[in-house]
Amino acid sequence: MSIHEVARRARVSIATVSRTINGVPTVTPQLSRRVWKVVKELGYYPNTQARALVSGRSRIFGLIVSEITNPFFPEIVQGFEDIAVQHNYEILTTSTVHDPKRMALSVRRMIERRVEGVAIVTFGMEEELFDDLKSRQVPLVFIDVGPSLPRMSNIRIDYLQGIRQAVQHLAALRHEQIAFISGPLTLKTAVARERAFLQAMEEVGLRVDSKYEIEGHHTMEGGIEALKQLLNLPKPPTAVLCSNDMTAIGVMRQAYEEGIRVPDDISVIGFDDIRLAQFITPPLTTVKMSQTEIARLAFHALLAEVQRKSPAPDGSEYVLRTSLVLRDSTAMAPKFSLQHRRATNRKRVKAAIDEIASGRSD
Amino acid sequence: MSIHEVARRARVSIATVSRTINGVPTVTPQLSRRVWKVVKELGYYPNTQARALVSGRSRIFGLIVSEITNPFFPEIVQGFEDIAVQHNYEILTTSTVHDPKRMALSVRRMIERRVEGVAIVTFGMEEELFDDLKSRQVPLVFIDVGPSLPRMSNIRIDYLQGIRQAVQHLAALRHEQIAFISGPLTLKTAVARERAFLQAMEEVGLRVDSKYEIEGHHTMEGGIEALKQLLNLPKPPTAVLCSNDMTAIGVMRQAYEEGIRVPDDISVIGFDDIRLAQFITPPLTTVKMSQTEIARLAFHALLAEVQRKSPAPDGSEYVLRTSLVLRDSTAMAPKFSLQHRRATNRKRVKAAIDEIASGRSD
DNA sequence: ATGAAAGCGCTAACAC
DNA sequence: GTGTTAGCGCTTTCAT
Repeated sequence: MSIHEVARRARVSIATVSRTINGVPTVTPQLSRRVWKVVKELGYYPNTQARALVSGRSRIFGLIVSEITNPFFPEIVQGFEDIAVQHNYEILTTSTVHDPKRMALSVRRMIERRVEGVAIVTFGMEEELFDDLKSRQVPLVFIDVGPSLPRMSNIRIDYLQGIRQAVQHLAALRHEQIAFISGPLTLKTAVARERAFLQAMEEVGLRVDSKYEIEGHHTMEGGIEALKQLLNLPKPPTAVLCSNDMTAIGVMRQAYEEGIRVPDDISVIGFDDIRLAQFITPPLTTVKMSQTEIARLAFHALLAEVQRKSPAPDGSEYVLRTSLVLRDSTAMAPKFSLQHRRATNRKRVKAAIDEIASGRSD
Repeated sequence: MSIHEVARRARVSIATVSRTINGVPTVTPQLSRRVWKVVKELGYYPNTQARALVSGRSRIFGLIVSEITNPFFPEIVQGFEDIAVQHNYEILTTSTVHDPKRMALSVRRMIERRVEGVAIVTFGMEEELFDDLKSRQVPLVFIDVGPSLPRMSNIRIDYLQGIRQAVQHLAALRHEQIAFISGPLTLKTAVARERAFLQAMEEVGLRVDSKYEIEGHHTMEGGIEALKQLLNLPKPPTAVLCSNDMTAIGVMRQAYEEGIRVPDDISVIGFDDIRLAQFITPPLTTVKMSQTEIARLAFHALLAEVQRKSPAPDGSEYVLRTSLVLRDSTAMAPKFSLQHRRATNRKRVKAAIDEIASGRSD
């Protein structure tokens, strides 16, 4: 069932059907009604492929993420879809699972389907993988790591803003030994977060012991390992700022394992504000980098670029603000050293619990 | 840059280019080499839209999920993409966010893009939403809830298998008061899980107090509420089986709030085995329903249907097995009643902790 | 084995 | 205001 069938049944030309469907105002109301009637009856939907072929516009945007199973991404995918739908765009999502081959394949799939633009939301990448896209003048939008070139947009994240709030919050709670667990320092974004932390610490007049700077992996396992290291220090920190939420979750998990209470014994702050952050126990205080907002900005950057007649020579820049979200994983710095209590806490809590568990009741 | 450009530069006809690219064996090696050379030089990728238009095959499958931000789905989306890529299929993912309008829109988007088949992986739905797809003979695959009609496949989940293992496991641990927190009973799948539980309990000769059957929402909040209710019972259960993992996570969260230890005071078992289940504290014992396997079965069901010349009159059926995954949220039933200890546990643990926190050290 | 040409379903320029 | 027609980039007969 094609436009011809509709035209035949409505006794008009295919051009009139096309005009009607596309809302060209010159169509007589009477004919328009006749056409719409047939369209409804037949359940006719135009073939997007044919449309794209002739118009040269696919109405598809690509979205490349690192891995959809990482809790950071689904919100972005959802946000992107939400807006795309409103604008009648389809979205081609690909997940690279950190594999350059998959990434290259993603790019190829995008080109074959003739996407009008691509949002690249990945942790780290090899820029040359996008050469194909660039040479085809496909608009691209990057988060934080892209070049300033025509047809490219960048969403810059203002890390300092939120991290400064986090550090000031900890300082106000009298924390002085504040550790930072970074992401892999091969990632620009991880470096930027750490730099923001250092600057914020300096601003509040706190010095950072280099022993308190640990390189993590932006994973739960990384957080677990990092806290172990930190607790082995002669003077463990009273607060830990993490480069992302998964790391913070690992820290909290390990704290639990070691019988150290969050936030009483140690305060923990994350970064990203993934949805999971509200669900863990205790709910995580974290720096919010709105995933929905990232999706919105990325989509509009692409849309703006597609609609622009001549590209800006240096591309476009957008800025995303970050801000602290207070929940329950932070508290006043403990009066006595964590180290002191750590040795005894676990044993004692266990003993107390065992006593209770033995069944003796009031 | 089109096939014509390639043809011109290789000094052959567009037909030869087409044949070369599609591996039609009649092409002379010499010409083939010439064509490939130009293709590489130009970075030519065929236009999929044009291909689809003429061949009538879009090489796109649709995937409709309830909401990508629900931790259950990302693994399915990833699994589906992984296989699709291997078969040179593109995938159009849509997330209905539980909105029938969005669902209807999803269907429309699928049809407009001329997908060759659609996998519908949603909790509950209104079947008539798919009438458009059905009338167009688009192959459909459902999880557990679809009709037996031509061009439709169903992946039946063998709930009993895994749930029986779970119940037997609890019985072996001497649990007798076992509660079940179901999903919303408007969902067929939720009802099926509860039914499996009831049957398994009967098999091991345990009776189910109707007070122990709580209807949840397949959400963390549902689990929290359900455990509260359960704990208000004169004789709270010693074990809780949940209809999905998010519910189990809510239960564990509430247990923590109330100072009740998992698994020492209460055993908890989930269902689904979402990735998160390994990450919480303690790691959750749960019934695995492999999301990757669901994706794989769904994709192959669609592929088989597309390749089949004449559809089977009653569609196809596939079965997914489920099985218990032992982790740390289950243990022997406590000797003394939970109720007994519950009244004092929290108070006492708190007191013990406070004593320690006051800084008194060995 | 290769090329010429028809046509997939649609939009847009051009006639009337 | 409406119809006719020329492609969009490709695959696939049908000749040769």
